[in-house]
Amino acid sequence: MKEDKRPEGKASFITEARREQIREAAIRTLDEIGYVNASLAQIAKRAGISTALISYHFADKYDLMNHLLTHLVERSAAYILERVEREKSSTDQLNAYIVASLDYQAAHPARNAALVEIVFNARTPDGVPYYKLGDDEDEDPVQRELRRILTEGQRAGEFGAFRVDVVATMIQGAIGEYMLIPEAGKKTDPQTYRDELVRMIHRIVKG
Amino acid sequence: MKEDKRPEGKASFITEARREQIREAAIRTLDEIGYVNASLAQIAKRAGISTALISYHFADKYDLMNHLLTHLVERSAAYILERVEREKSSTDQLNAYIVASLDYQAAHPARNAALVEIVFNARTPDGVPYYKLGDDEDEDPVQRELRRILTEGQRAGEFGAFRVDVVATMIQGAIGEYMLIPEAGKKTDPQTYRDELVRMIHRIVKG
DNA sequence: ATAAAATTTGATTAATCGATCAGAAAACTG
DNA sequence: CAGTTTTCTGATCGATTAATCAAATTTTAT
Repeated sequence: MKEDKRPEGKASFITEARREQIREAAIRTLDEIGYVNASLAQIAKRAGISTALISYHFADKYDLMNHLLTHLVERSAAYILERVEREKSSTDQLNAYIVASLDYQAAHPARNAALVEIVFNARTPDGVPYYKLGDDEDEDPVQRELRRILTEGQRAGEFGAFRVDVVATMIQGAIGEYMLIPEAGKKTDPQTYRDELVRMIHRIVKG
Repeated sequence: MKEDKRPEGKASFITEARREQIREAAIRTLDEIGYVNASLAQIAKRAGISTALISYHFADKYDLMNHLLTHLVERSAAYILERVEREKSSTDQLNAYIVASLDYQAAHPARNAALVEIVFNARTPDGVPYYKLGDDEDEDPVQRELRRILTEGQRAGEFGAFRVDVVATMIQGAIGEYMLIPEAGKKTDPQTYRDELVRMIHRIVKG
């Protein structure tokens, strides 16, 4: 399962800094010209380095994109989970989950665009697209946390009766859908959408 | 605004048949290997024709993808709108909208995959990705119909108070999210998801 | 300071891309 | 039937792709 060029031992200081630089350049590239046009040359140009240097630090393009995807997912997950952990009741945790998810993507639009580009464009070596990849294997921790909140809320009597997986999918969809709408076409400002979405979700989980 | 090679006059019988064949091959190609790998050569191979023939019938790759996207959206919209029109009350129309949307994509998974591939990969000549394109211009008629149902339901007193655009986005997200989940990873069968989603949406729009 | 190791580049590779063109083949017209 | 137009192919174009390699440079270790 080697995906880095140096699986054994920790990366040197220089290597880690360079990798970070390449990641940032890749994010900017994906955001600006999309996955289809995001060649190594374009990424290298934005990083101000040669294309061969990318090949030196990453096995191949798939390795780079895979690495970046993992990195982006982890950062997003860490932010959301940290905000959820602060709350005690299931109701407050659910609110925190929704608000934190919307906040993170609003605060980092380029990261978000890069994430979308990778998920909907990249494929495993077997040709399976990431977005069709079941979360069964490594199990998306964020999605899992949402289901945990809902289940726990029902057990504690805070929430009413509903199918947890269905409602979890709905919430995830409502969050993801807003994130895809471009700034320009947004009929509702983020603040209003956030508040109203929370209100509507509560109509579902309560009662 | 010429995007076809023969803007004036109707296409001949042969040309129309060939175009349909190329569309079908493109759908299969996008579904099987994704937009990134969907070269004209790959599409031509699946259609059993030469790559030059595609160039003969479509101005360029962008023209082909744009044409296919429009075609797919129109077919899907026609199906959904027809099902909605059969119903009288806003409640029944909303149900029909949700069920028809889920049904269509379940019945045509390849078309759906192709649609997703184009929307999330293709960009206008200006470099703007389709998924970031506001629906303000040509205004997605399906999305518009959903908002109309909700607004009308409120006016008629069938539905309670909520922000139409927010709830419309939620519903669209809940539908789209399920459509992206691969068959394998589905914890809930389509029938159950359909019924439960309708139930949950009613908790929102009623009271 | 010097040798060794790690990092970086420019040049080059073969493969594939979308697109074009001349001409063959097929369909249509009178 | 002959002549014209439409349809189609095979060959080929220049551009771009990801990746490799030897050599140059920088960093690290001694």
